[in-house]
Amino acid sequence: MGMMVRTRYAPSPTGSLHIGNVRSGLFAYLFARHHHGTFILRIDDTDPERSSKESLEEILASLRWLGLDWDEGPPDPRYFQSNRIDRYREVLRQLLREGKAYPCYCTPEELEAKRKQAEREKRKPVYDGKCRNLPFDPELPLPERGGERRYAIRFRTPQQGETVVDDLVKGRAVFQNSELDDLIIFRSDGIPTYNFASVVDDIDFRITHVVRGDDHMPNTPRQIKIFEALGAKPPLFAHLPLVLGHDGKPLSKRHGATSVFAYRDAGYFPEALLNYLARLGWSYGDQEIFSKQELIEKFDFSHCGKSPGIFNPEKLLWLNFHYLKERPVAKLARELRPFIERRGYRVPDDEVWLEMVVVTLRERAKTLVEMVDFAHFYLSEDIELDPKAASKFLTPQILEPIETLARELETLEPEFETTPAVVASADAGARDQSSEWENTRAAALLKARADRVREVFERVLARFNLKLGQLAQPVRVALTGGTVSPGIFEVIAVLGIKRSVARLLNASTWIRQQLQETSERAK
RNA sequence: GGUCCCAUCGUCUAGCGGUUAGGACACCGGCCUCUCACGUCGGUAACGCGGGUUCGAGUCCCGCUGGGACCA
Repeated sequence: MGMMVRTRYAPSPTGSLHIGNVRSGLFAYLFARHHHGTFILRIDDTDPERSSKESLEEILASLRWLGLDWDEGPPDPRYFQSNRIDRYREVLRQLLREGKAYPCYCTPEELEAKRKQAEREKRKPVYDGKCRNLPFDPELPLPERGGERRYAIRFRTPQQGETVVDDLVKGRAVFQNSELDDLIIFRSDGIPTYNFASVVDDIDFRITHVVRGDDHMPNTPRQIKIFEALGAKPPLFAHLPLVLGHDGKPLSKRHGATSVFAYRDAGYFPEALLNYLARLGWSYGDQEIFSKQELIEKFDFSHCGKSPGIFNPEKLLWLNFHYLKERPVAKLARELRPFIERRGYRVPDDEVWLEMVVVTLRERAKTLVEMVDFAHFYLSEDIELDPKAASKFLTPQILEPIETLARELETLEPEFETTPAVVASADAGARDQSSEWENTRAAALLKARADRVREVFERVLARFNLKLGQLAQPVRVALTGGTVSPGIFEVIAVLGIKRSVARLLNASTWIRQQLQETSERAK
């Protein structure tokens, strides 16, 4: 039996949940799950000015959407740092009494000036320890929020010896304690600093592994000293390299969509985002595709890369496409509905019909948003003929074949309008394997109808001695307005006879108008 | 400036002393084909530089260069 693993993720509710940031949470989650440990969500909301309820809600919703379920955390109030201020003050008092912390009366302005001067003189811009050896009353009032105490509390970092961090990702780093200056652990406005609150929490919640971005690395030895000062054994650390944007700078709003919600709203699947984030900075041989379960089984820190990774939207898109293609059709159709609605289309109530739409589009769209865009000619009657496509393909020569096709298609109408036998039989046959059945019922109906359309096409083709391509493209333009679409038989099968015929006749009218105009111009 | 971290195709990476340096995304080309896709087959493309150690270095050591983080 190994030790009980307890990891935590501690986002600040000061904005959206950022994908670079959530990756640390993901790794903490995977590590905990891998070891059958506990994953804790803690809200780092010590700064009331910057924290917001909306942001908290978005973060929680993002984590739920991603499926990063936590074992301990909100809504339990104990996991909000803002509710633990008394506890921090208590620990702070203890440190003051033991002489391990002291008040510092330097103002931020003074410190800033000193820092600048040190820089000018090419000295280390560290705290000079001015207040370190001043006498003080350990029972002095602590700085308070809204209060006017003009001092902060610093931690007295031991100056002798060295501190070793054996990082699970980065390996061993040795710090000379003489290089460490005294951290502020409690600000003059009564707010405990990250370095302090986080250590107290990690002790109280018995965190065994601290998993976080490597931007926290330089403060780690100082934090270890605080653990030691509090008589606690420091946890193990795993510092993950940062996620950068295409320009090699840390990912930020400047790089476009960076929040989890932005990807959700752009029609990405949580599986894809999770898979992508995991593979960015972690690997398992040549494998690219991982389910959440697989990630949990295979994750470890020894296969985490040490260097920062650049976020690559194309690869995420590819992964999303992968998950889109393998998604059960009925599920896709359900998930597509809100996106249809958001685009302002009437949401179709015929489930099977929407599934047929999805069947024809799912190898042509990489996200749900793209799918809706592509589905315009299915969802709307407002088809605009692309001028270039129309003048190229809707020619006088094709007028008669198109009108003939329209008439011939009408003969199919009776069977297109009835509830197809093929659905009924698929229905009866495989009801139990619902996902299997859901995957095939729309596809079966689509294929049956497309086959009937093909027969009609072949008759028309033979009559006019045309090749399929010569008729398919004009028909495509007539039905969709453009030159790009799913197979033309499928398009008709999905549109149905009435809508298809109407659009064919529209096209023929358009051709006749063109003819008329040219002859008028000739006069 | 100081401290710490990092360095294999454009990008994500495999590699843990002996490999034609592998895979994936992207890109380019062939095939498939009613268009577009999908699929499939193939192609371009990398060990930052310099020293060591070693019979042998992408792999170990040192330096340099270049990135990054923190101090801010």
